[in-house]
Amino acid sequence: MNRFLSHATNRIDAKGRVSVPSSFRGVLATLDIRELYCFQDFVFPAISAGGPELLDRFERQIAGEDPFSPQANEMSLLIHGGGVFMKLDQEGRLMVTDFIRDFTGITNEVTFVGRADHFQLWAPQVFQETQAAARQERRLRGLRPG
Amino acid sequence: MNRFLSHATNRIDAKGRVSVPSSFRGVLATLDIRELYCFQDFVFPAISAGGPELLDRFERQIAGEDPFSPQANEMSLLIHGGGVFMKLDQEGRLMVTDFIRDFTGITNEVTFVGRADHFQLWAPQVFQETQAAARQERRLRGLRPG
DNA sequence: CCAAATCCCATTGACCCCCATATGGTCCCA
DNA sequence: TGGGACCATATGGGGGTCAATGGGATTTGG
Repeated sequence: MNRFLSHATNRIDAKGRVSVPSSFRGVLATLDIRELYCFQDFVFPAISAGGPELLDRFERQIAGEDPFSPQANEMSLLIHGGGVFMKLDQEGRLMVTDFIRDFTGITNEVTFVGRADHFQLWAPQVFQETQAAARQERRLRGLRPG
Repeated sequence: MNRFLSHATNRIDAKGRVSVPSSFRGVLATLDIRELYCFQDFVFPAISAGGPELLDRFERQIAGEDPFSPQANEMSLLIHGGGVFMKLDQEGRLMVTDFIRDFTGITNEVTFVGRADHFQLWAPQVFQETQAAARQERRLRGLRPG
């Protein structure tokens, strides 16, 4: 599989590590991603993670603007100041640092959520509620599959 | 037959597996669908399942919008985070995971419901009631098939 | 020199391949 | 028309494999 799909919840162990779901690790291997670029999501209280080219994309977007514009400045504040590179250990586990905990509210468990070209780390409860709200709104707008 | 029709209820075994009705498997074979894209339905407490092109259709819909818009983000949360690929075992059975149980309320039995280009997994009781309610509403509005 | 991060190995349990059995329907023939 | 052979589907379960998890031992960095 070549994109991140579905969601799964894993436990954080006594050392503060959590296993990244095997299917996600498979995608990382397929895309030859060895290091994760993680940043505080722009919309949700979640950490988004993907390959380094994700950061490249953001930077190209900035480069297309006036480097002294408020937009470019703001964007850099988010993607540089709110981003970090992380690596998995050999069992495919990730350290859940305060960088992650503070922004997401994660404590004991992490819900991994696939987003096609990247995935996210959520506090389980928050994900449930946010997804339910999105579904509700979609229903009100009368949209359907197809 | 080239579309999913009718409904049937099958038992979940001790290992949490359930047989997909043979007629549905026949449709899958006809359409050359080897992997199921399953997602949490937008309207009903049911899991919808179809071929991978179902996801493609959703993604094309997203691609038509601003990728950073709240709508696109929300849609991705549902179809990527709320969707998963699943495969049948060689006997044509499906694992009933918590992903399915939590969203549908399914426990011992699954009602499979044909929806033309896809099919759905329901808790039997919920399906009965929802279908009865739909029939009732239709009657009140004085509408008839045809 | 201490605390934290990483390596390495063990355990547990879930999932999947494979084969066996049950159940119900259809067809054929006497 | 009734009985029985035959077949497809649904269901049950053994056992191997792999992912998630736990924790001791070693290294790294401040």
